[in-house]
This record gives sequence, structure tokens and C-alpha cells, in this order.
Amino acid sequence: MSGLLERLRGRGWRMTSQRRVVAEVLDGDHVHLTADEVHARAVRRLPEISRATVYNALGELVALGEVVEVSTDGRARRYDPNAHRAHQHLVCSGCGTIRDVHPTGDPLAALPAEERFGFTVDTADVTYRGLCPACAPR
Amino acid sequence: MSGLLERLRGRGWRMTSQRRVVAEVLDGDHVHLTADEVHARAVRRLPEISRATVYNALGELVALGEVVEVSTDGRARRYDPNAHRAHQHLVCSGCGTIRDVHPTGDPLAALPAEERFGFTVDTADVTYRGLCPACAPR
DNA sequence: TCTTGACTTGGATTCTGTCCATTGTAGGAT
DNA sequence: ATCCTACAATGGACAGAATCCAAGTCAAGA
Repeated sequence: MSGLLERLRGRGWRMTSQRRVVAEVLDGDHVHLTADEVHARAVRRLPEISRATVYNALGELVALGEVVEVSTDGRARRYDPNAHRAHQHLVCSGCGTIRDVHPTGDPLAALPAEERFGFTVDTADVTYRGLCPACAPR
Repeated sequence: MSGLLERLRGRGWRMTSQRRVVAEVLDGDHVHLTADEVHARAVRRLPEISRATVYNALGELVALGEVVEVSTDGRARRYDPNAHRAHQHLVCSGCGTIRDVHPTGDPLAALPAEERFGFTVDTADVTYRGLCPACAPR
């Protein structure tokens, strides 16, 4: 339990039943749901919640820095609530499963100044791809 | 000139005027076009070419490994023909400009065995993000 | 030249995400 | 406890990206 709701309350995020449900659905480790998946789960608890509200809430959580957007496949964006601990993602090319992983070292350090072209680089998102044990060929 | 067309011919890719135009549009360095941009440029040379054909051709080029899909922003996928030379991408958070960059070392090496969870990991895609000189604050 | 399997077409469809005017409500003020 | 009001939720319309499909066309080998 990572206390997402408590943090949000502490930051003065106006709480509504809809927002609470979205935050509850997202809370946890190795969670990488699409907006539609979040909506589907939220509907179980609050049948009338609309898709627009879910999109709004997710957008704000991202703006607050409590959730990060992940786009590993060019399809639907996924939402990762584990924003307070730096990590990268390992994706199975077969089934699409996503795992949080922790590489050694700082990926930013691998980009030398002469490869920065005057940019002020501040993040490096790494997606490792391969086959999970279940999808590996015999 | 990277010889994309020659390679495709050599691999027995059935050539049509549509496929030739798509390959010609994509060929080059620092090319990161969306499917719609490819279509727009293809139309200049071959006015009747359809969107579906462009999508088909791009999908096959990706399957052949001659082009890689890049999804840096959760919006439209982009197509990068520079697949034969390992590189990563530096994206401006302001204007969306993309540059090919070459980090030092092998990003795969940073993921220790105990962080692979039995996956057979074969690629690491790195997206560096920051602001380009034109978008940097005063 | 003929034949055939592969390719192209464009319109329909699905999926993802945004917008907006209206209605509802959380939470501070009284 | 009640009232206010700024902020939030709603849902239907809309837009963008990508896929699907049945019918027509064509590249390339025989």
C-alpha cells in the first residue's frame, strides 16, 4: 500500500467520490492500466462514473507528478502510479505484460554532452523488450 | 543514401509503384515521419495512393526489420528507417522535435540478470527528454 | 501472353482521446 | 446546520489514428 490517497489529500486535491475511486484503482505496484481499464474497474464501484471524468482525473494525477504516463506500444497510454521511485519498464513482445525494473547506474549519464545538441536533457525513459517465460519458444 | 530500396529488392520484396514511393519517402537520416506524413509526401508523387496502402507498407517494413516504430508521445507512431544502425532518440518536450543520438555503452548491459525475471531481453529503447535550444526558457 | 496470388483501394469501423455546455457538489464561510 | 460558489462530473459530439474488408488491379513467373 503506497498511500496515494493520503498524499493527494495532503496536497489539497479536492476529493470527490469519483476521484477517490480512480486513485484507489490505480494504487499499488506493477500497475500499468490504460484509461479504459481504469474506467472499467472504477465502474464496478461507481457505476455512473464517466470516461471523461477518468481522463480528467488521470491527467491531473500526471500533472501532480503522482502518476506517470507510459507508452510502450503506440497504442493506448498506460498509467503507472509508482512515480516516487525511479524505475524503467520491461515489456513482453508476445503478450504485452509490463514489469517495473531497476537498471544499474543513471541512464542519463550515458548521453555525452556532444550528443545533446544543446538540449537540457532531464529524463531518460528506457523500455526493455523481450519474451517472458510464458511466451518464450519451446 | 542508405539504399533502402536496393535492400528491399534484394530481399525479394514484391515491388509496386506504391511501395517504391513509400520506401523513397522514408529513406534517409533523421527521418521520423508519422504514417499520415508519409502518406502526404507519397501523394505528391502518386496522387491516388491510399492511406491503407501506406499503413500496409509501413507494417511490412517494420516486420522486415528495415524500419522501426517509435512512439515517443503516445500520439501517432513514427517510422524510422535508420534501423541498421543502433541509436536512441532525444525528444524536445516543447516542440516534439526528434533527433537520433548515440549513447555510450550498451543500454542492455544496465539490466542485471536478477531484474530480467526470466525474460529473454533483446532490445532497449531509450527516449531522452528535455528542451531544445529554441524551446529553452530565457 | 496468360494466370494467379499478392497488392491496392476507399469506405466503414474500431479505438483512443478531447471538448463543451449543462448539471452537480465539496468544503469553506456564515 | 445551512448557504455559496468555485470547481468537478456528465455524456454526447467530435477528432485523430489505425484497422478491416470485399472488390478490383497488377507484378512477375510459367
